[in-house]
Amino acid sequence: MSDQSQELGITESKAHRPGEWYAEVVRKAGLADYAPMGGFIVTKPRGYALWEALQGTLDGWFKDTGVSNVYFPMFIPESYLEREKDIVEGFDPEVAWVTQGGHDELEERLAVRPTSESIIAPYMAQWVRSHRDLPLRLNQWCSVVRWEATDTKPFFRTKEFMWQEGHTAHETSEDAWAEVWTRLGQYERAFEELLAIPVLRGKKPDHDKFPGADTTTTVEALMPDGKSVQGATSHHLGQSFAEAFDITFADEEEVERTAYTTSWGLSWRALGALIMTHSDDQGLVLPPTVAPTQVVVVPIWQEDTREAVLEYADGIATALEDADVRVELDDRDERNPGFKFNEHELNGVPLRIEVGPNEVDDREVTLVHRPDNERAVAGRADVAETVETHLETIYAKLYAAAEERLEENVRTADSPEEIMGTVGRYGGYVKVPWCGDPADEEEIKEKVSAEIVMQPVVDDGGRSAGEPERPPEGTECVICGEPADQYAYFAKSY
RNA sequence: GGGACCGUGGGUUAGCCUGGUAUACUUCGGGCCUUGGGUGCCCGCGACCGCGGUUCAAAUCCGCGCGGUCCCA
Repeated sequence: MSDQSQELGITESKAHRPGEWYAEVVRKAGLADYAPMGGFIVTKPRGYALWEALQGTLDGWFKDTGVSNVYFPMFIPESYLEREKDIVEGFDPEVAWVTQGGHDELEERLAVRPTSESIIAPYMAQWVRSHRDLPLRLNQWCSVVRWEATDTKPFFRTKEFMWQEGHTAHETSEDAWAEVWTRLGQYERAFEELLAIPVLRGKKPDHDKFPGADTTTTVEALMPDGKSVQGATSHHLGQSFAEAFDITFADEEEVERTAYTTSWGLSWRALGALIMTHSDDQGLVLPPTVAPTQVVVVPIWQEDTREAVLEYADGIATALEDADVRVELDDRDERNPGFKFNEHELNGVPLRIEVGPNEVDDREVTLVHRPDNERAVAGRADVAETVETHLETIYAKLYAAAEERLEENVRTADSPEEIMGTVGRYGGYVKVPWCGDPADEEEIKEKVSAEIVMQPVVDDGGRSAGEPERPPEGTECVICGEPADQYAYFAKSY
């Protein structure tokens, strides 16, 4: 019995071997396979369904806030890529090139897009003539390729990954700021309301900005192994791209002015964070919001009760379907209930309904929560409302656990040694007053792999860069002792 | 970027040291059985990561690739 569970289920420990555990969950829960080329994965139906859930929601929010979808080619001519120098420098080591078409060498090689600013911006320049054309908000759902020679981790680190990239142009820097914060807010909401993952929002330190950006803002999520994941980013690009690609417009006084642009993106790395955050040694755990199957109904029958139980179970499944619950009736004949329980737990179905002769007799259902195996019995009559309530409870449990872990893992330190010691011992974030000198970060980075992943912003919700969270007057930088006017969050990072 | 480990049917694995017909479980397909936490039985399909070398003979030894995992930066 235990031998079988080792073969079919998860055999690795999340706590002790998180890397192997993660790979096993992804494969055994049927989310993805490795592709024949290193660094690529094949996303299977249930993995892709997660992406579609996230995509569908975000896409709706984007459209509600003035964004239109477009599609640009996956290839970018080298001459285009070269027009913004920071992009060239930033991505040069990771660009994949097409040099041949059919049997013929190309006259100009084509980059497989690592990001699309350099092909979208020139068109934005054509499409923007006057202030009446602004703001211009475009988005595309696509994949990009970054040829990093790093270890593959499905959804977390792959050479090709799915994402959306939004690109906008505005009359003023203030308008661009409003855009940046709107999108960051939507990402934050996606993590918190869809993926049940609380995040920290803030800015990236200067050296870690997107190439060519004025400011990169980020939402960061804490993984159970103590490392931080950059969940999504939203960049204020200032005028660098507008200047490089000539995005100008005539203002109300017919004066030619240069636009301000933004870009913002969220990749399927968010799915990696989702899988890693909630899942356990039994397998995948998903919040009901994104679970492809929210409820599984498992009938349990004996020879003489078979017909009655199956009919009862079918009625429940139909009632739930009618209430728009994503429900599956697992009436497979050749598997016993225990097998099914284990399988659906492995696959991360949030709620299980067990119905046998007892439930039929009493006109009841037995409900079991995936995250903690909590059981409840409820009446059959209002099963749809009952299920809704339980799904909400399950979401709340997942969010609460993740929130508690985040709150417990933001610590402070009074010296460089303490930063390193705390990150080393506990992982998580260490929040310290900082003077802003990058050399200070280097000192920490050289000794432990922790870096500044985020600097908190007191969000004014509006049209400015926002005010950084400030330490009290007279506070000293924890690393070098100079006056500190900002905070830095150190963490190990994915 | 540096180091360590690993690669055998779809999954897990024995065999490798000491070269000679490749082991078992599981999944899957078919049949029987029939269900409150991975039931049991019968039959079947299915594999040595790639290339080169050594050898009468390579899953096994050697080299180089490719791929994966972990640790450190």
